[in-house]
Amino acid sequence: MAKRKREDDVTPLPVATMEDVARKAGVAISSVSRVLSGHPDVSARMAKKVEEATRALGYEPDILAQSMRSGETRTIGFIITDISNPLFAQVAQSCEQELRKMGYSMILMSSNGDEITESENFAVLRRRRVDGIIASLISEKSSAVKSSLQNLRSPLVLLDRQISGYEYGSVTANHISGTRDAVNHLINQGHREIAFVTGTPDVLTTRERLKGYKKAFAENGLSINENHIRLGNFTEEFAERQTYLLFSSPTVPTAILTGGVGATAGAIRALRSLNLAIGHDVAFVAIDEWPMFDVILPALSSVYRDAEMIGRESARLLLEIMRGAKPRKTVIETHFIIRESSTNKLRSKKKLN
Amino acid sequence: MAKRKREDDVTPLPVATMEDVARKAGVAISSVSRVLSGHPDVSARMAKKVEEATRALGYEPDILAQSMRSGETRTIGFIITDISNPLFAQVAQSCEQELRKMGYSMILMSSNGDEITESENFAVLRRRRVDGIIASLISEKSSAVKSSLQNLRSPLVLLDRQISGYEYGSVTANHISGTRDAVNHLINQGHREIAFVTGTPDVLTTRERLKGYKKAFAENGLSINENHIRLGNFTEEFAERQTYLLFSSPTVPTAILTGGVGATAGAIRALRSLNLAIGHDVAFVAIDEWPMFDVILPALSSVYRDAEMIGRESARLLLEIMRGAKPRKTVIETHFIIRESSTNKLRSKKKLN
DNA sequence: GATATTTCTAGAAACGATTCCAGAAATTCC
DNA sequence: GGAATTTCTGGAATCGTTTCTAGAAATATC
Repeated sequence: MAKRKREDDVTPLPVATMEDVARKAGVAISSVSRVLSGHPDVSARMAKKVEEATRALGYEPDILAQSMRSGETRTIGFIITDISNPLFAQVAQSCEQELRKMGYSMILMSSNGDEITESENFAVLRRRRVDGIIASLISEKSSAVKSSLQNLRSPLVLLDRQISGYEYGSVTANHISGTRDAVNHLINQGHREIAFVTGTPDVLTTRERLKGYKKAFAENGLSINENHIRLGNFTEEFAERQTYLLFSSPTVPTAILTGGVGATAGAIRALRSLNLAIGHDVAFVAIDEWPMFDVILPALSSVYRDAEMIGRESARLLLEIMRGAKPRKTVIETHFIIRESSTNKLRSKKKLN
Repeated sequence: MAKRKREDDVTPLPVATMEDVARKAGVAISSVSRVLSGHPDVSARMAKKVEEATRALGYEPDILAQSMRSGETRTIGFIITDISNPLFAQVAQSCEQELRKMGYSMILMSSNGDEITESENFAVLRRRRVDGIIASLISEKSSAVKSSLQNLRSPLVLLDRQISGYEYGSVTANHISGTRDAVNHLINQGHREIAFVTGTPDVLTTRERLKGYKKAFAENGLSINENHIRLGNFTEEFAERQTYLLFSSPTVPTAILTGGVGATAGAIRALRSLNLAIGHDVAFVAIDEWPMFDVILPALSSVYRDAEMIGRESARLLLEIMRGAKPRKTVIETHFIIRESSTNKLRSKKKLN
């Protein structure tokens, strides 16, 4: 009947099934399967017949049917808050590369900062029976996420997030040390009024960066001007607005630290509109790199983390857990890189408004 | 027997199947299916029973089994040359968003500039029975690609590529006009020696950009110095090397045009190492934007194309073809944006070496 | 109330693979 | 050569859906 089907099929390339191979080779379907899956109970004659038929028909096993039977889809879901963030894109890229090596494919879902979309993404992945999920959540506090994770049935690796009540592996950057080094550097350069603009404290990333920031002040016996800390969300708009406010107030900071590529872009934009030159009127350190930070003028000092390593490690960790290992936490180091934006001598304070 | 299975199952959340729902509701499996898929031949009483059982068990249909039956996987493959290119990341993002709206998921595969990986990607997608593919090929000339496409059985949309002997939809940017405008602008600023550094002519993108470049010279009755045209590949390394060579030769160009984000980054790097200031020692126009081109100093003039639109259109076009429409070609406009890097007056020619 | 018509439901086949089980064929041994 | 053992092969069940078919139940018609 597979044959009959084929006759009124109009697609250019009829797909050969295992049954076709079996018929062509004159053997049973089960024998074909055994040959192809390398089962030991196969005679040389049988192997030869089947392999010839397979080649002749250009047969390729249907992953869907295999998944149906085995319960494994060899598919991993990757949920990211925003793929247009180049750092995350790099993470996704190296993760995909690593997964491919192990015979897995990656379904990419970008939540674009929307929690409802994020929940839907988890639901879709669950229905697709993915073997595992790697995710970077928008917020750890959202109740939608909690229930998404509760209903999950596949192993999970979280990127830079901390959630209670659910077992997961995690890959986290050591944001504390990099940020502390950066702020220490600024303090050493004589800065005392250091603005810090970044996203929500509802994610580990922000809380750790904040710890690093405070640690540096504490180590130097300095007190913090809480008004200089602006936590909100990771959009350019938020950072632009806050930077604008900070630098058009009476007590203008002498340096600014931005957390995340969106915040960095927003802050640069605001400083530009205020006509404040980075490195000359205000020292600047960015947390998280853009690919061209080292060549733009002035070159931006930054806290760097290896996106490729993060992607690779998250893939490896997930597969480990899928094979039954106990979920563990991997920490990736961050490195403060000194460039021009924080080392030039500032020119005498500009008169604002 | 599904019941027996459940007993020695140790996963935390046993997955309810349609059979479980049917048993719980006391009806036949087919009736459950009919209720859930909105078939008209369903009594109110039946609907109620099934819906209650569904809710009680938290039942969700298995997409795998549905695919098996229907032949549709509701999955689209997206093959990209390099996802860490922010422009491509944006394309992928908006494409995924559009596909999700239509109930499709996206499998992302980055070829990372490697043709063998690219072929493997096509093979994997074929075996996964994706319903369609959107791809940006590394080269139109490679024989591996030709045979990959030949063996394809799903509809295809190509991004910025032109291939013969295979039917596909395409989304292409109008590179000619944007590039022509850019070069015209440079010529109007008095430039005659305009270097052009970009990738291989084995892709439509490069050939069209070259056409635009030549068109502008022709329109102004100027002849081209072929030595200023450097086509190779899209890596930063290539562009850096070529830019370095161009600007350390006796006949230094006064302006440079770069095609693609990699080329732009490489050229900036080279100019920096030669201590040539963009906008002051050399005019600069980039084709394809980085997200921060407008705020770095000097702001870079560029040829812009709407990545979101490209992603969205490619998704729509593919679905159209999947529904039986004849493949067509969509063209997205490009726009030349004048910024500082090409408008500042150049300072007197620097003495090199 | 018997027949014709309509509405609803259950059973079974199918999608394409894997794997268990039983039995056939080949080999060994006496 | 016949029995016991080993090696190999084919049939059938299974995964979780959808959909076809046939028949039961309900309603309408006379």
